[in-house]
Amino acid sequence: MTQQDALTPRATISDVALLAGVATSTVSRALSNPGRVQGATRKRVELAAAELNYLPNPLAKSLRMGRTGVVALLIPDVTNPFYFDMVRGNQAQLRASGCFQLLCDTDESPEVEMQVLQRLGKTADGAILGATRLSDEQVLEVAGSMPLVIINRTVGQVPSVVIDTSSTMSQAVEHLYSLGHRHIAYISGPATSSSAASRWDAIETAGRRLDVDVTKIGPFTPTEMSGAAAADATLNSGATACIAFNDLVAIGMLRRFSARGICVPTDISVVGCDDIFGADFCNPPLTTMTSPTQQAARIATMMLTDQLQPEGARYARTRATLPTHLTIRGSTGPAQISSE
Amino acid sequence: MTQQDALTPRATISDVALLAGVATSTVSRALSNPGRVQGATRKRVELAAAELNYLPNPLAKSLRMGRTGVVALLIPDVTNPFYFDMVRGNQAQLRASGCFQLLCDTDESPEVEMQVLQRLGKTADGAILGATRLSDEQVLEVAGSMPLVIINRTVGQVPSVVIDTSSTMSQAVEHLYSLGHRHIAYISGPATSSSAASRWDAIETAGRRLDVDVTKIGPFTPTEMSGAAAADATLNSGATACIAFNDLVAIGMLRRFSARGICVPTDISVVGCDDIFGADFCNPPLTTMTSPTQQAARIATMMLTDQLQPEGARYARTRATLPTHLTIRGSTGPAQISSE
DNA sequence: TTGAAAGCGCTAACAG
DNA sequence: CTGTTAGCGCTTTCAA
Repeated sequence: MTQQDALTPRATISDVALLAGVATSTVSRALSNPGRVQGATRKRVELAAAELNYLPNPLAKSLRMGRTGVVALLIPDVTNPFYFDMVRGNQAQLRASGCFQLLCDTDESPEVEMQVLQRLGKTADGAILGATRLSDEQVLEVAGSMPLVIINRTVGQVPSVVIDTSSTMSQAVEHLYSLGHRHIAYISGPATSSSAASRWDAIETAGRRLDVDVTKIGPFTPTEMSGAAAADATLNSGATACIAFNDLVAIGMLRRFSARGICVPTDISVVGCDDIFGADFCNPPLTTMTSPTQQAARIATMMLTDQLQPEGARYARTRATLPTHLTIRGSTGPAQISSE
Repeated sequence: MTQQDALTPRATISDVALLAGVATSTVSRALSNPGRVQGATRKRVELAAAELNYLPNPLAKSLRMGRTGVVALLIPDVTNPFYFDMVRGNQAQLRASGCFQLLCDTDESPEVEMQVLQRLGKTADGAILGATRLSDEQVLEVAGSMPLVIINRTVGQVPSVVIDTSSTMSQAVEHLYSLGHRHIAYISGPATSSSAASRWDAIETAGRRLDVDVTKIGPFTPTEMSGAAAADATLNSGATACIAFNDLVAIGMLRRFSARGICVPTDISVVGCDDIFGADFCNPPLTTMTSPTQQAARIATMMLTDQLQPEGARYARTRATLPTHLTIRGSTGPAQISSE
């Protein structure tokens, strides 16, 4: 006993067979297809298995069967609240179909993501890319070698579910407009993010339509820390309201404004994106865009498990679009109302 | 083409062998032990492998080798900010030793946790229990069949790293005492949590020493939602300050106090536990206990990878204790100072 | 330096 | 209903 108790070597199927006095194939059947073996023999096998504390080796099983029952979910940053509901949605849906969730953090890096995907190989039956940082080419390459569903991006024929933010972005502009704002700044996110681009499009279009001045500032990394720089830049731009790429920077901005003695929403209005954990209890509570990420993940998961079905039973849905909505709170408006 | 492009079947090692005109064993050597094969042959193998886009099947490899290079991290709830730094710390340390992180959410359930652990089987070389909900017996049972390190709990000889909160809990009581409080409530967490018990012990002891009245309220589930009930109960108890089992309930309490028109910290002081994401920008910012979870996870990870080493090279550290500290913010104090 | 062959633990024909 | 056998893809003796 070196440091911990010596690990008892795992019993294999042939240990069980030996103890039960049957062939390994019988053990296999008795355990996974109880109907196809006699009651008495099955009993003996079950007893032997229990006695030896037998648990099948999933590696061997998967190697043989060509299926693992595992689905991978790749997330750029599992600690980013935006992805929480994706994790949850995927998990719930997976549990429902008896699959195992393999959660992978890709550290916001395309390299790591690709690496993970390659290493995954046959370890998982398929993967869901929660917010891929890969190039279209890379996505296609991967999609050629394993079942894939991507969220918030469309590339080629790869099954995907996207959350459409553009109409809500227009709503946000209208909301700000109705409050009297005529100059709005958009705090942009990473250039690699495809959703960042479409958000800006929607804002610009809405701005033109309403004759509101819109300026794009950034790009900034989507973190709370970037908020300070973003806040200062916004002030410089002369805008009286801003829409941030995500809640993290929006919250960072709130803090910076407060530190500089600027009052939100009296002096400036702030709109975030994502409605993350914390958006409702920061000060003031953040007006933000709420995405149905949980539902998106559920649908994506269904699409994937569907691909894993035998050809016939397929659902054949390979594309879905979900709308967002605006959640109005204290960070926009004429002045914060302190009721409730 | 049914719905997506047909997946190209993965090339195996024998495909490569065939194309390169060598035996499979040579391919294996050329790829994983380049030194032990002639330059020319290696070249040919590498070319063939590249041509076929060959990637080794990790399942087969692991089955043969008996090692997977994968370490599992089990977390009761990956969306609970308290665990963020564990995930990060484990990930960083794992990457450093070339291992793959298998992140598992156990949904706060002992059943799921056990199930995951069994299913894991030989899929992972070992596991780290971030905050197990298992009974001592169950932990021991698992520890007998796979390398394990547990965080924030000690059971038998199982390697573990615990974060010691008790001295900081005393500090919290002293802090509150020095602000003039003479009646403090402790909002307790789930009965199953072993750390909850030791926190209460420390508080009670400190209370006796300083002649401060301490009452235990609860237990409450450690969520934001429980905050309302906890806040009301605290008010009823007549305490002028409270220490919450964790930040989530503390934040919930803050909201409830605000809703009831009670001013923090003027009317009542609130201390949280964990210093989660959000604790600094809630309103008012929360005084809380900060845990070195990232460091704990790193150490736990080292302990585990250490167990996986050949007998000789071991570090032989099987137990560690880390201290917490108090982070004082606006939710305690005579009155909130609005500088900075 | 390389090839042939065995085997990791399991399941799926195919006989019996 | 059950045993025998082959083989999933890989590494590793053991010979050559």
